[in-house]
Amino acid sequence: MDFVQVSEEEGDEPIELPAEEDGTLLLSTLQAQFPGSCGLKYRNMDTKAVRGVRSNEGRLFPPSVDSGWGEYIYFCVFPKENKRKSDDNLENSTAKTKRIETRLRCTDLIVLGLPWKTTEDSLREYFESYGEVLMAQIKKDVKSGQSKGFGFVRFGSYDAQMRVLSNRHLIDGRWCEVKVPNSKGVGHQVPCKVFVGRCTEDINSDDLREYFSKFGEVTDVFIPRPFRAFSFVTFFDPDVAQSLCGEDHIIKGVSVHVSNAAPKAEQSRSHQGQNYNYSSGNSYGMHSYHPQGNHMSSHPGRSGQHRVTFQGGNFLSWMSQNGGHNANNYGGRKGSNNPNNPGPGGMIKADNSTCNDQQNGCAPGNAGWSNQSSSQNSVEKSNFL
DNA sequence: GTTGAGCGTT
Repeated sequence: MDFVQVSEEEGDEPIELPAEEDGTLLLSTLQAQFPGSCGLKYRNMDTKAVRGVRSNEGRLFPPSVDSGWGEYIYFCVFPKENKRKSDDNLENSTAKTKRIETRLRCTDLIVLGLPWKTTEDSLREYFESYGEVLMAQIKKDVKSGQSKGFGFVRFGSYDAQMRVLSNRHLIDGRWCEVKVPNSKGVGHQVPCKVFVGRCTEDINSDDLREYFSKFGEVTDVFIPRPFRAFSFVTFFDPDVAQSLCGEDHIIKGVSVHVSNAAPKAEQSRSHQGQNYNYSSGNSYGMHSYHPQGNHMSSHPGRSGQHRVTFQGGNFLSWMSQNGGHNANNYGGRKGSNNPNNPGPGGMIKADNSTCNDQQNGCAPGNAGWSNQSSSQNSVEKSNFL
């Protein structure tokens, strides 16, 4: 029996699927392993192009009559996300949805508040410091060609997309918002912040910054005052933050515990009645957030001393308002020489300006970019007591 | 030639 090597995406580890006696591969065989898939493609070594596999009446045909499926590793084709919605049976669309969630595909992102002068080239140039830009477009008035002040951008990697959503953007001299289209949320889709428990009083923010910088760029450190035995460290890269969660680390001889900077209420009782869906109605964020985790309550010893409760408000506003204490305290961002890129971190402005002009503006209408300073963060006060 | 919350002629 002939086997066909298939992976979900190019580069993934393949699974061997049995072909039929006539050399074809049944679509049902494929879909048994890759729910929601509708076809196969492969990389043609000669042309370097991706080739589609012929598909007809539930069967997939090998590229060559002589050598059959050959030594290629095939990867799956999935339906376009918004196609054939009504035709999809429930099973299929569920599988598809699940796949989108787990595969974390990039989506177009809307860029709001662009200067009128920004062009598609300068937009692309700005975002290329985050990663490969597959598309950058400015919406313009058809007649005049004048920019409407917003556009769309799409990245080649989810990592880049996450970083873009987690940061603020000074584009051509104006602060812009980047969001998942039609989502109401502010950019914070993925937490870059971790909770550091079991801190002692002599561990200061410099200690934390210095220690955690070896894992990745630290954009913010926050230690609640008065002392409450925990702190928050924010990384530029959410993956770095997530990779540390659940770990114990020794700082100045003290074993501290790193966990998700998630509200306590989410992790213990009372799962109903409160909405922590800060991912703005799309599937992003939950991937790295691990809401089912119980990191807070896993802290051994000294029970109750640093228990965090989160009453009232939602995680979104909490993220917004905690995302940038010491916002003026971040350094340059790795991999970026773009002077327009202010670096990560601050969702809270360091001064008291409220306007959105080109000198000191913040994105218009973005309530998340409050002017609270770290020393008087009302959310901290009201929710971390 | 002006403007500043929004959501894309595919």
